[in-house]
Amino acid sequence: MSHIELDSYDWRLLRALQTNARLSNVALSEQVNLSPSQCSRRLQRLEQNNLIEAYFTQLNASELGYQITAFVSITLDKRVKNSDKEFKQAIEAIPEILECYSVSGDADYWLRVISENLPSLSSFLSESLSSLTCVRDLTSTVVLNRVKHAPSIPLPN
Amino acid sequence: MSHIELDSYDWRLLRALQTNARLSNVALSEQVNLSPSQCSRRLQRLEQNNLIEAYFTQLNASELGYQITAFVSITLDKRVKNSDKEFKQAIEAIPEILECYSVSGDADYWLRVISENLPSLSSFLSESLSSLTCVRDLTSTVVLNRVKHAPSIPLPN
DNA sequence: CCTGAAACATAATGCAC
DNA sequence: GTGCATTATGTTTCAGG
Repeated sequence: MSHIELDSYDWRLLRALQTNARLSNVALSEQVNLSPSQCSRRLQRLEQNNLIEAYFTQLNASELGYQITAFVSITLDKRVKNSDKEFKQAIEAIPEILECYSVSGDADYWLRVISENLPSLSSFLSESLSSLTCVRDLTSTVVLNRVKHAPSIPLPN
Repeated sequence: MSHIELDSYDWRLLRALQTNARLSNVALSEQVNLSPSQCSRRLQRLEQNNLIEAYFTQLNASELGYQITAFVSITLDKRVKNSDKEFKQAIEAIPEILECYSVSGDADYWLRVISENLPSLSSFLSESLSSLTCVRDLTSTVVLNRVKHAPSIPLPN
């Protein structure tokens, strides 16, 4: 993971791409004040140096039928053999679980899940999560409203 | 927000774009089995119908100096006038706060924040968050490891 | 609704500086 | 490193099924 020197042009490129991953080199060149060919070359360099993890499309979940987002904190039953391994395998296989983190504190894992509505969330929690033998305890927190969503990490100028 | 009929080609387009927002129409046409021109037209239709919220680039946070991700749950002091408004304004202005949700349960808000390291997280929590007069209580949970991150919502075939 | 071809736009790269 | 010119790719419109 070779660290490379980034200059002001690189920051501007990254900043522009954070908010719109589909910008063309021509569009980038206008925002960044470089020629399109330089944008192309610098972007290649940034990708090769692993500064860019992915280009994602964020879909409109509620238009697609998922009205509910919830966070779920999970405590595993440490008496169950290989509970971590079993849990991780289960997590990977469940598409409604969008994110999963192992965390410090009372719980072992935090999940972000989506569901169609509250009844479906309720049955998802009991049928897909509580039912796992490795899960000892589970607390869900329903999202009422998204106040901020900045997929952009702060960058220098 | 007019609901439109989506067919199998649309699902495939959305599925492909979820994991790579920069796919060209030619590349999409290969994954979807349509001509490039149809991919272009359908994608325009999907965008116009608000099924796509954003194309964003996920940067490598740790390469860029942010080693720590934490979740912070916040309870506001309801005795403070306009505490919600004051809080939301503060949130918007702090770049280390990447996401903020109002939630059900004990806390009022949940945040996802990034920080350079644990000392900087510590001072961020006390100086930028606890210091807000509207904040009554705050609990932070540090992410130890990202187990799953699927920015992809499940789609039909 | 679709494909395919033509006209147009953009991307990638060699080269001169 | 950069811009410019060139060639390779990609996009979009339109005629036709």
